[in-house]
Amino acid sequence: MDPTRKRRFKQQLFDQFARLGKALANNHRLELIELLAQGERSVESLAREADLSVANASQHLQVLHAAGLVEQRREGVFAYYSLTPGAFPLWQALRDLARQRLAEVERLVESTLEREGEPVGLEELARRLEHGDAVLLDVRPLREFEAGHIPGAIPAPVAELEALLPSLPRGVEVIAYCRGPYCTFADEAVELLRARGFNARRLELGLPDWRAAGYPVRQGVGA
Amino acid sequence: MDPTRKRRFKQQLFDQFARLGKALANNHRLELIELLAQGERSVESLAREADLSVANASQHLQVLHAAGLVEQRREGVFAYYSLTPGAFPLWQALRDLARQRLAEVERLVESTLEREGEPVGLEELARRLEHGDAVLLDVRPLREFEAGHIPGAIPAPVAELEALLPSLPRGVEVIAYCRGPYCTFADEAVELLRARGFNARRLELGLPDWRAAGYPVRQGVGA
DNA sequence: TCCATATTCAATAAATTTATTGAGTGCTTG
DNA sequence: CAAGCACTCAATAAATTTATTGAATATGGA
Repeated sequence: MDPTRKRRFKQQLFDQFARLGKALANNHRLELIELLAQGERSVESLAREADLSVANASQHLQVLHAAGLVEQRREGVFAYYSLTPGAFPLWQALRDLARQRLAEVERLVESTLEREGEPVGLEELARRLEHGDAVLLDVRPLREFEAGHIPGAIPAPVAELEALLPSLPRGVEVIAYCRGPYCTFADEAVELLRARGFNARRLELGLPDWRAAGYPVRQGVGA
Repeated sequence: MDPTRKRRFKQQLFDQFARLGKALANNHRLELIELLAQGERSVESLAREADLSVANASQHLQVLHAAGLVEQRREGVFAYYSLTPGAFPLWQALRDLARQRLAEVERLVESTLEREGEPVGLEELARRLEHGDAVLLDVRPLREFEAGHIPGAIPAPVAELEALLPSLPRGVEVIAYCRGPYCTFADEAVELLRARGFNARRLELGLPDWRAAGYPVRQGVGA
């Protein structure tokens, strides 16, 4: 094969790969991906949670769209964005390699969050659910619970968790999960639960990880 | 948790993730990763193959190093770089998602390479090797064969393949593999082999993919 | 029809990334 | 110890990315 032609091919090919890489090269876009991994959301809602102006969020979403990482659905005046199939595993790989290779990640987590004890792994949770010897709380905002949750989980947004405590059984361990390994909802929930005398731990990972591992996910309202 | 504190945590956390993302945001760096996936190499050698100046290659390697994707070993006057554990799966995920979501990738491959027939998958290759009903050629440069190859493969750099043809058996299918799904060495080998009357196909993926799938890899010289 | 709202677009300035250039460092060899 | 080599460093200009701003578009309801 003609070397010039071969070089041009590689150049163009890796330009394409870099298109995708460039989409991952910004903290705000990665945060949007993490939010979208929980289910589709409107621009304004994403902007508010990621602390961006609406115009800026819209631009970042367009970059993600051009890279094939998100898709858009329009409903009336709203634009709902969601992750494309396959986008989550890439984000997961990046997130996990960052934890493994960049010591600063671990340092940040340890210095900011006061996590105590070992978290529950996906496999262990699956076993516990089968045995029925644990109560599972989904402590994400209700909208995300409705978009997809672990079967058997109780919707319990952290803000409303307090009101829910009296209805929880005291004999078994309470397990709380949220968006992912760096989401603090579950940590806050565990802190509150322990303060009230519950035996509580957080799930190590989040709902998207549960789904990606091949475990079942249920949609809709109610526990 | 104090919302300001929480936001700062997320900001810093996603800044770290973006550190890694930014390292993937450049075509030349991705090409360096692909080359390093075949085994360690010196700066000068990488620069030559990726068509970069030595200084520029060195800078890109430092960016990859800062992101934890590569590590360095010094030997005399040479600096040998290699991928860190876990770096390849991330590159693999990005590469595969790009193929899946960016139509331009497929278009480029089809318009540039004249691939005919279906390639051999990893599983099929493993089966064929067990049965012994195929000849396997590693058509990468010898240095890469020595750094790691599929057990039973014959070293056969494309440039020297012609001289090797007479010694190949004619009854069985010949399978050629190289660096990865977009590496053209195997395509060139298959083209030559078919022109000479051999029954030949390429492996769909490359050696790093074989290794990452958990199959054994052998180091050193000789078949 | 008019208005409010959600989103996108376009223009701009600031910040960051990139390739190039030439000098600097350190090791090995004659 | 001088020279050659592999690599890194530092400075620079060009290119790209980013956030902000205000205007434009489009939809649904008053």
